[in-house]
Order: sequence, then structure tokens, then C-alpha cells
Amino acid sequence: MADQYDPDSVHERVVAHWDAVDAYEQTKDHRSDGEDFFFVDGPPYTSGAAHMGTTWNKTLKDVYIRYLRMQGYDVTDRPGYDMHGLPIETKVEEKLDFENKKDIQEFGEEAFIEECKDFAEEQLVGLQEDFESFGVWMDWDNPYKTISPEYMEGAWWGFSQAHERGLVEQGKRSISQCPRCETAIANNEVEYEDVSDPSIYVKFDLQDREGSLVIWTTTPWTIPANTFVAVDEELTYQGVRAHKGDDSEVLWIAESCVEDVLSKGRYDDYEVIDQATGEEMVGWKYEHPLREAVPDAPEGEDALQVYTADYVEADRTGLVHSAPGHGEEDFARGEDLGLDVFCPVGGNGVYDESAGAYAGQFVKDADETIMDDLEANGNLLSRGTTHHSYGHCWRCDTGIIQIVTDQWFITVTDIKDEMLANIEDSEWHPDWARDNRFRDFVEEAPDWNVSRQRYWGIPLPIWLPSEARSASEPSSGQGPRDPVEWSGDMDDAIVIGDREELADRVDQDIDSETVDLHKGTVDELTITEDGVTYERVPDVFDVWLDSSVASWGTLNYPDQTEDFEELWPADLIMEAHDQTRGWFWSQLGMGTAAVGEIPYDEVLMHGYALMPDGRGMSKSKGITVEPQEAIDEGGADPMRAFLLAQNPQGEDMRFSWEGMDSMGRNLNILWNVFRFPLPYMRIDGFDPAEITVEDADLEEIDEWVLSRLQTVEAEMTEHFEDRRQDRAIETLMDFVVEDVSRFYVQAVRDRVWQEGDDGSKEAAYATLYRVLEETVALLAPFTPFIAEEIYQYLTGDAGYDTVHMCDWPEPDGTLRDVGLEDEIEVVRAVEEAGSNARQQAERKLRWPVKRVVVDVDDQEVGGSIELQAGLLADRLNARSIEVVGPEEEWGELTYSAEADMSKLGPAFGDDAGTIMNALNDASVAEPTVAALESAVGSELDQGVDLEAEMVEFVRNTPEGVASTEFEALDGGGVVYVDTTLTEDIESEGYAREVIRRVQEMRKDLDLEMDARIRVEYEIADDRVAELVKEREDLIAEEVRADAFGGVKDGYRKEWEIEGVDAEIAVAEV
RNA sequence: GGGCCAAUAGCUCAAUCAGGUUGAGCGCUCGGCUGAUAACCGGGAGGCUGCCGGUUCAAAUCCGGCUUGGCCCA
Repeated sequence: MADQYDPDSVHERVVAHWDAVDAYEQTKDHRSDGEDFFFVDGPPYTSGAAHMGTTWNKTLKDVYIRYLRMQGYDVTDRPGYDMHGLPIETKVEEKLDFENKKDIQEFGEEAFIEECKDFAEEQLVGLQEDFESFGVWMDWDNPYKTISPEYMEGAWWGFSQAHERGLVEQGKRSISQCPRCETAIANNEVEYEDVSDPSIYVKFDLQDREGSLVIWTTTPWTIPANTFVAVDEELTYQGVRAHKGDDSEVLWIAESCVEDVLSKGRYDDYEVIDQATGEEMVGWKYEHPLREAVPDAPEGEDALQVYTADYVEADRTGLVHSAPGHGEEDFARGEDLGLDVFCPVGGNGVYDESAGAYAGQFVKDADETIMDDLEANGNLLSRGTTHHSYGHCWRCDTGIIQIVTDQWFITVTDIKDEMLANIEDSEWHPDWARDNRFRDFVEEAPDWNVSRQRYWGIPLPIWLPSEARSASEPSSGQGPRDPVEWSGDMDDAIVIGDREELADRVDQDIDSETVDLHKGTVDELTITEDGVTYERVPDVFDVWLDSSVASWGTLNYPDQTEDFEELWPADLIMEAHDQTRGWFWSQLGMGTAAVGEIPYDEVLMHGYALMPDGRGMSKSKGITVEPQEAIDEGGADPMRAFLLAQNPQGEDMRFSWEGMDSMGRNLNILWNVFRFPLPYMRIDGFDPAEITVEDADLEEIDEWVLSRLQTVEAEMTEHFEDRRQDRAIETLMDFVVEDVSRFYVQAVRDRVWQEGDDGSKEAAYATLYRVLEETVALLAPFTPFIAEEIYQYLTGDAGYDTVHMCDWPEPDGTLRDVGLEDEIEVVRAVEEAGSNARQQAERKLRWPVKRVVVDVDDQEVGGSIELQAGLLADRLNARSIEVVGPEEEWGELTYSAEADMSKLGPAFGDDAGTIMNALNDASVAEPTVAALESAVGSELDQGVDLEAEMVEFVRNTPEGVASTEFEALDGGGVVYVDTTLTEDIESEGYAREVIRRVQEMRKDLDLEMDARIRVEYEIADDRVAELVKEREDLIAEEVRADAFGGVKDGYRKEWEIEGVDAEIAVAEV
């Protein structure tokens, strides 16, 4: 057994042991008949190594899975990996030095997909190694991968279910488009950064009246698509005649914005000539400011008019340039108004032919030209620049553009009420995460755009009509075909739900068992039904859709149905708070759309891992603490213990090196507690099967620590059920450090040191054994390595092959005694105060004290001390313990008073000095003014009237007595320690000084624990030598000495004992 | 710009829901102890409970505003 706790070597040994005995497999088999518990792993994304947040997350999952297994559950523990998506595509593009989609086309779609797959698989291996390195036990041989055909089929199935319910549609939507990646990106993939942009004020000339509307924008490139101007219905707008030099013009601006706009336009002066509310302005027509350059720009009966909109604010000009072909709000309002959508911009951010003069230009590059044109045609009131936050692609950092494109949607807005009802079926920790954040998000969520115009993803399982055979052609013929346009009606589209259906319906011959479902394969497949040939739409799914089906994808549904029927929905999931908008949401949306239910019953939402100083971690900025670094520095168990000691409910966690070290120290204490009795047990051949706490002759302190153990078990279970494993490990560590190490082990050391057969010693062994055995079981979910090592050492062949097969310890009522726990709590409080008093009196614990008097103010406290007087005497090394009850006075106490001259002076004048001296000399038995008056009166031979405010009482203890106050239970009191020396006490004190030095010498000699010795000592002071000699029996017993004197070639050392020179020699017999 | 969460000793946190002298562990410091020894025990210092205002006899706690940090959304 190693002397020192070394997490790394423990780790190494335990991993080897696990491998040797198939510990993981055995543990799972052991529970295979248990009640099912369906845990679902939120799949980490395979584009990088595990960071501290992932590490925390997986460690949390591990602790709960291990705990649930110990509770008897058969836990599903299939890990998952999220392996599709744009982030991986961009990494591969970087690797291959690609710039845009064209490079991918040239490289070949299929080859590119292959590269993405290899990249994702490579990352997976790295992640998995990381997870295993800190002891996470999941089914690593059989992870679910979002790129496997079985899993992708799960996504198809979910999507087709949503389609069955009529929740799938194609539609135009304003989306955030990355012009480099040439795909729509989700709003939560947009990162905002501060940038410089144009800031222009533009005049839109009114048609039926004098003047122009003034709008403000930072995106000149959207002006070609301007379709209407929005106002606030309640706001007041003013028509002002503005003068600049000799010219003047009429401008319409919101009242509160007039001054500001006119100063921007550098006008000299103005007067208000007209006024209208937004409502009154509705229907005013205006000219498109870029009609010449963009002849196709919106026009028509309803276009180029003023409308109200709720997105208008009295800011800038109070009128808002609106282009339904771009902005999301503009689009929505335009749709309400039935306006045509004009979007002259392609997916790559380049104007198409409809943009007239600007065709072929990248929109951001066209800003300058457009502003020049506006200036030239007199429609530009002001141009400048502004700094604001603008959306960028989270992967390639390109500025996003809002454009309207055809996308595929799951129309979750149609089932919003159902989703809101479904979230009630889930229990969240913490509860506010559900009732505030999550509900808000669900309420505001728009339809889910699930299509991406990319390659590395699950292809949409939608086939649309593309061509039809002429009716006259024979069905087998290869005759001419007519292109067919899809009607837009989902009844005319084909949505495939699984591989079998795919194989059945496609024209080509494929094997449903082996077919790959990626673009490279399925793009080639066509379906011909009723003379119409259908082709797949080229899009792939938004990667969020992949993980949204994890609750059945984990179970390979629909390929296999049994587990799904048995287990679904998930009993528990746990992820960080960013998943409120991610996985928690996507699963709810998909679950409700496909199955009508929320796919999880319970959510544990934890926080983020932050830097020790509270900053967020960021790999790109190099601000991280790497898990591997933490493992190297502190060890896997201490790191886990630290992470698990953090509140897992919603709060962020600051990583702390000190915190981790502190956990390491606690584990070291456990190690020492465990190591302490081993040599003794070995000497005595203790057999834990032979002597258990049930039949040993327990002493009260044994009963106490066993009772504490039961209480700890009950508390820990409660904490685990509340999903507060941090409180559970804190409870356990507190027990190990405070109760077992600092109290119990100290209390039983003498018993363990006894030689030969001894019932008391055996009881201590049995107790320690039970405590350790159950403690390591309680610790096993948290720090699986050290728990295993100690467990194996303790139980040997008698136990399981792994501690993780143990049942979770349940409190045993027959071992629990709350009254006893209270009594010991009192003892510990009194002991602490007694130690303090000893220190004041400078009497070390080795020297016995004559007596300890405890003056209590509470019956229960006093009773506890009386009941535990023996233990207390032992702990305080006191010859006797006396209790003074709440109604009693300790007769040996006296009180004196300190005079306050600022009060005495005015009251007594010339006599004040004399009275002060009498007061200060007085000593009374009780702290009352009356007693003082009487004492002072007899001293001075005259009556004195004292007031309470004139004096302050001081408690005087008898000579040689020190005191300290204490508190315990609902009361407290004062501990008095009488350190008066007697010859007998001195004799024992000196003897113990000798004992301690001989023990140290035994240790220097590295003697076996039970080695016998001869001891010789010479002390310079005859009196001290005589006192020591009186206690030779005690010394002999304590140091295992057979005889005194006659040491010839022994180990000899000079000492100083309490200022007296001494020489001690020791030799093994 | 909006929502949610947080802010208490140098650090990590508890006490906040249900108002009543603020506490714990670690760290620091001083002293002690020594067959668990890189362990252990005791003492001490250390707090306008982020800021401002309100309710109340009384606010870390309830209410409002602000500041800072985190997450989410725009």
C-alpha cells in the first residue's frame, strides 16, 4: 500500500484492474435486470477537443449514471456525437484551402463529403479518448453517430412524421445568409461584432404632394428593394420647410427627430409648415429613389406607399425604409400587407439581373456606388459612417446579409400551444430555467428553417416532381419528357420516412441495409410514380435537426422498435444553459411535431465553465484551462471531485486550481484514514467477515460514527435526488475529514494500539472497516479511481470485482442514534473550548489536567456532558469532569469589578479614588451591584451607593484555572480547565514526554509496528528522573519495551525535555 | 437594445424563498502537536453583504433603479 496518495498511480492501477476484470461490462450486466432508466447523452460536436465545459458536462453525466446504477437501475448510457454541419465543412474547407462553394464543386461533392466524414471521425476518436481519460463510463464501443444510416433514418422518420401532421412546408422567408458559405444560417449561429457601416439619410420624393419622406439606413444595398416606408401610427410627423442657401425643400420627419435630421443635412434654417400622425400618412405615395438604376425595382398599386408597422421607433427619422425582400420584420409586415417580395440578391451576395445597373456586384461593394447615385439624383440628405454591432457567420466571420429565399420549414408556430403544454410535462433543475427562459423562448420561436444549401448533412428526404412523360408514351418507353413545375402543395411532394421505403420507391436498385444516405448517394435517386418523375431537393438539414432526434436516434428507431416502445421518452438529460435555445428546444420542437410529446422528463441545466477570474473561456483567444492540464496537475479524481463539488443547477462554474488541490487534500485525508488501521489489522489478522459491527462489542464512539454514517447516507441520497450532487460530495467530505479523521480516528488510536486479543480493538476495527467500506461506495460515483483502489484493498476477493457494482448504501435505522450524535456534538464543542483554555494556560495535551469544570446554561447540554464525561476526560486528558448545571453557580468563581472613573468621579468627588481602589480590590461571589456594595462597604467601613454603569464585572477564576466559552445544540456555557500541577500529574507528563521521544526514535529506526525494544534514559535533573521512573510501566506499555537499561550499541539521542537535558537510547530486542 | 441568472471575508460558497447580532471551508498569520507525518490541533486578523433609493421597529434577505459579469435573444 502506497504511503502517499498519488492520484496518477492510483489511476493507472485502477484502469489496469478495470481492464483485467471487465469492470464496466460487469457493472452493466449486474444491473441488466434492474428497472430501466433512459438517459440520453446530448452529443458533443466533433470539431475540436474536449474543453473544460464538456469535461464538466460528461463528469456530471458520469456521476449520475454511476449513482443510478448503484440504486439498481439499468441505465442507458450510449454516448453520442454530433458530426454533421457547417462548422466541420468550414474546417475542411480551411484544410483544403478552399475559398467558396465553387472550389467544393471542383473538388467533387462526394469527395468533399468523404473528407468531412474523415475529419469528424478523427475528432470523435480524440474526444472519446479525452472522456475516457477522466473515468467516464459510457458505452464507448457503441456510440451513436449522427452520420450513420440508422441515425439519419431517425431524422428522416421524425421529419416525415411532422410532414404527416402537415407541419412541413416550403416557403419564402427572410433568412440570415452567409454569402461565403452560400447558405442560410440559424439566428443562433449569428455572432454580433462591432463594425463600421455607412449611415445615410435618404429622401423619398412624395408623389401627390410637395416634399419627401426622410429615412435612415446603414445598408444602402437594400434600397433597390425598397417597397414601402413604415411609420408609427401614433407618432406625430412634421412637414418642415428646410433652407440651405437659396434653396429650400419640404421634408417629412418625426417631430422629435426634426432638429437632429436637419443638422445632419446641414440646413441653415427651417419652419414647420404641416403636421400629420403616422396613421394619417398611410397611403401617401412616393417615388423609388433608384428607379433609373434599377428599372425592375418594386412598383405597383400597393407598393411605394406609407404603411404603419410596430417596428418603428421615434429614432433617427421615425420613418423606416422597408424591403420585404431583405429584413425579417419587413418581410413579415410585407406579407401581412400582401406586397410582392423583391429580392435582387443571390445566395452569394451578388446582385442579379433584376438589380439593373448594379447587377453582378457584391452587395457590400455596391454601397458606395448606390450612395453616389443617390447623391447624384439629389436623394441623399446626408452620408456618414456609424459603429454598431452587426451579424457575422459564426464559422467564417463573414458579414451576413438578410435575403429572402426558398427554404423548408417545420411550422412549429402551428403547434406552439402544444409545445407550451408539453413543457409542463418536464421537470427542470433549476425550475426557473423552464418557467422563465425556456417558456419565453418557446413563445417567441418562429417557424423552424431546417434547410441548408450545403453538403455535409442529412439530405432532406423530399422528392419533388421534375418531369412527366407525355401521356401518349408507353409506360416502358424512354420517350421525350416534359419538365414539370411543383405546385408548391405538399400533397404533390414525396417525403420518405426510412430506408426501406426509400428502397421500395426509388427507380434505382438499392439495398436498404447498406445504402448510405448522404448527398452523394441519394442525389442520384429518383422516384417515378403515376408517370411523373421526382427528384430530391438538393438541400441538407440544419445540423440542429440532427441532434433533435437523439431521443429515438439513440435507440436506432425506426430501424429497431423494441427499445423505443420500452424506454422513450428520456428520463433525464443534462446540458449547459446555452442549450435552452439549442438542444432543449430542438428536441421539444421535433418531439412535439413528430410524436406530439416532449422527448424528456427531466432536465438538469448546468452552467458554463469559466476562467478562475470569471471570464468566459475562449479557445480562439487562448483563454482556457485545458482538462488535460488539470488532470496532469491535480489528477483525474481531484479534478472530478472539484467539478462535482460545483452547483450543477444553472450557475456558471469558475475553475479553481486551489479548489482542485483542496479536493486532492481531502482525498489524501481519506487515504490516510484508510491507511492508518491497515498495519494493525494485519498484525492482528483481522477478518472483516468474522467480526462485523453487528456482533462486535461496540463502544459508544463506534456507535456514534456509525450513526453519523447513516445520517450522511440519508443526506447524500436526498441531495442526489434533488440533483445537487455538489451538496452530496460536500456532506461526504465533511464526514471523512471532520468526523472520521479528526475525531473518530483520534479517539480510537489507543484502542488500536492495544496488544493481543482485545474486544474493544476488534470493535474499532469492525467499525472502521464498515465506515471505510461504505464511504468508498458513497464516493465511487464521484472519484471512481481512488474509491476502487481502497475498495479492492479492503474487500479483496470477498467483494465485487469493482466498487461500482455495489448498491448505494442505505441508512440502517438500527445503527442510527440522533441523541448520541447530539451528545458528541456537545463533547466536540467542549473539547474545542477546553483545548483553547489549555492553550491559554500553556499546558499541552500530553500533560494531564486535574479537572475540567463545565458550567452550562442548558439542561440538555449538561446532560450530554455528564453522559459523555469519560470520553471528554479522555479527549481533554483530564483526571475528572465536573458539570455545573444551569441553575447552579460554580462555588469557586469570584467576580471583581473595574471602576469607570468617568462615572465614579462626578458621583463621589474626593472619595472617588479610595472607592476605586476598594472596587478594584473587591472580589464577590456573584456579579451583582448589591454584592459589590457590601464588599466595598465592609472594606471602607461605610455604605456606598453604586450604580451598574459605574462598574464592569470581570470573572475571576481560581489560581491555575483557564476558561473559554462554547456553544452547542441550543445552549452553551463555559469550560474551566484546572491546570494545577501535582506530583502525579508531573510524573505522567514527563513520562509522556519520554514516550513521545522514544516513539520518534522507533520511527527513525524504521522498526516494525510490533517490534520489542530496550530503552535506556538518563535525565539531567534528579527530580524529573525520579518522576519518570515512577511511570516506567506506562512507558514500557506505550513503546513496547521489554526492559529498561542495558542498551549497548543502540540508537542514542540527546533531547531537551521541558528545559532539562536528557539522553535516550533504544535498541531492538 | 431586450430577457434570464449572478454579485456576501483574499478565494469558493452558505444564510435570501418565509426580514431579527451573518457564517463555513480554503488561503493568510501566530502558536501547538507528532507511530495518519506532504497529516493534525488551537488562536487571530480579515465584511459599509456591488452601488443608490424605498418599504419596515428592523433589510444580505422584500420592492425600484443603477453598475459589473455570464448566458440567451435582437
